[in-house]
Amino acid sequence: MSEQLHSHQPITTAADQVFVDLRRAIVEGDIEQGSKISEPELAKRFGVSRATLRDALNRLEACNLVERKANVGCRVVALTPERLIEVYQVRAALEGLACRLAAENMADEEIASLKGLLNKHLNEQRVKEGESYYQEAGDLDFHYRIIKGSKNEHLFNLLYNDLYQLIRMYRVQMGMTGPRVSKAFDEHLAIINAIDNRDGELAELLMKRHISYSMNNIENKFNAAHSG
Amino acid sequence: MSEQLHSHQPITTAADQVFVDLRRAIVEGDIEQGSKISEPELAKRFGVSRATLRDALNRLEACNLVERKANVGCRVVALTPERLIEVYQVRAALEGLACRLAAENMADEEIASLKGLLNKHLNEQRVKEGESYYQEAGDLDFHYRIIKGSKNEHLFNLLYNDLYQLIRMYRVQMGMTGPRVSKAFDEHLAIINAIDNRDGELAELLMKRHISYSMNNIENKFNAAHSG
DNA sequence: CAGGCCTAGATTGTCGACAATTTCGAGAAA
DNA sequence: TTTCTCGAAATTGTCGACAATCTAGGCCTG
Repeated sequence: MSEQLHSHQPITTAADQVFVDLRRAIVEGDIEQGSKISEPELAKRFGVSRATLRDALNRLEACNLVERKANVGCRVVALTPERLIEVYQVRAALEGLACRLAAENMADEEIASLKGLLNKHLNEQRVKEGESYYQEAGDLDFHYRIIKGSKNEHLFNLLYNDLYQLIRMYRVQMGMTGPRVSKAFDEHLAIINAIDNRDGELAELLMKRHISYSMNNIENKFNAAHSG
Repeated sequence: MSEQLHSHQPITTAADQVFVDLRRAIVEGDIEQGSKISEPELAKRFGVSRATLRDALNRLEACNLVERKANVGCRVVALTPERLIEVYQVRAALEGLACRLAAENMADEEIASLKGLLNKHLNEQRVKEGESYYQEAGDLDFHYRIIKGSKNEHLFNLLYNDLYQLIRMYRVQMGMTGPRVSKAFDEHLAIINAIDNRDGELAELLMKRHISYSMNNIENKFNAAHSG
C-alpha cells in the first residue's frame, strides 16, 4: 500500500532508506516527540555514517518532523494543540483547492474508479462493522486520489510529502481509531458526487468542511487526553 | 530589507551562508535555470567542502529551487508556464487563508501600521511616478505583514521560505517591472480595509482575486516573451 | 551558602579521501 | 554508416577524522 508513501522517487541511496525509516519511527512514536536526537547514537543504530544520517535529518527538517538549532542539535517536534490547528488550517485550504481542481481536471474514468473504491469500502465496512480499516487506509486513499486528481504537482508534493506525515503523526500518537467512520463516509460520497458534477465550488466547500469536522474530532480527543 | 528574508534563524554556519548565497544566485538568474549543478565546481567557487555544499543543496531542494536525482545530480528548476500556474494556485489558496486569519488575529496597531505603510507608498508613488519602487519592496512588505498577521507559524514558513523564493525567481527572471502598480495599490487598499472591518471572508476573496490578477499579468508577459 | 568562572567532556559542523554509480566516447560488429 | 558494447573518466554517495561550539560540573570568590 504505502511502502514508499507513493513517492515517485524510488529508494536507492542509504540516506533515502534512513530517511524513510526514521520518518516512520517518528510518526509512529517509536522516538518520543520532543526528544533530542543524538547523531552519533542514531548513526550507529542505523549502521551508517554521521554524514548520511545528517542528510536524512535535513529532509526530516524540511517535512517539519524535527527542529534543528545550529550547534545545538535536533529535536523531534512536540505535538501541541496550537500546532495541530495550524496544520489543519493549511490542510483545509490546500485540500479544498485540490478538490476544486480535481472537479476540473479529473478524468471521467478516475472519478468512476474512485466511486468504485468508495463502494468497496462501504461493503467492507458493513461486513466487519466496528473495524477501523476504513479509517486508516481507506481515508488516506480517498484523499490521495483527489489530490492526485488535481493534476497540480506542486500541490501534491506539499500535501503528501510534508503535511500528511505530520497529520499521520498526530493521528497515530493519539490513537485516532475512533468512530466518525460512517459520517466521514457520507462526506466522502458527497464530495465525489460534487466532483462528478464538475461542481468545483461545492466540492471545495465540502472538502473544507470535511477536514474541519475531522479536526474538531481530533481536537476533542486531544483535550480529553490532556484533562483525564 | 530582506538581508535574510526575515528568517528568524540567524546565519551562523557556513552551510547557511552558502544556502543563502546560492539561493540568491538562482533566484536572480546568475545561475541559469535548468542548468546542471556541479558539486565540485560550486564547492570550490564558494570555498567550502562538498559536504557543506551538499547540505545547502538539500535545503534548496526543499524550497523547490533545485531538483535532484539520485546518482545523477542537481539541476536548477526550469521555469515553465505550467509550473507558474501551479505555484500561483497554491499561493492564492494559502494567502487567501492568511488573509482570513489576519482579519481575525491581527492586532489593531498592526492594522494601523499597515495602513500607514500603504499611505507612505502612495506618497512615494506620486513623487517618482514611473518608478517601480512599490512593485518590488512595497508589494513584498504588504504581503509579508499580512502573512505574519495570520499568526500561523506553519503557514508563514510555507509561504515565505518556500513559495516566495520561487515566485521571486519568476518575477525577477522575466523582468516583472511592468505597470499594474496603481491597480495593485487599490487592491491592497481594499484588502486592508476588509481586514480592518474584521471581514475575513471578504478579505480572503479579495486577496485571492488580487493574486489571480497578478498571475494573469505575469502569464501575459510570459507568452509575449515566448512568442516574440 | 549563593553565584559566577573555568575547565573537561561531549556534540555538532566541516573537511578530504574512498567507493559506487553514471556518463561519454572509442572501437567492433552488422 | 549505424548500432551495440565496453571501458575510462568524471560525478555522486559514503565514510572516518579533525575543528569549532555548546554543555555540565567543579572550584573559587564574595
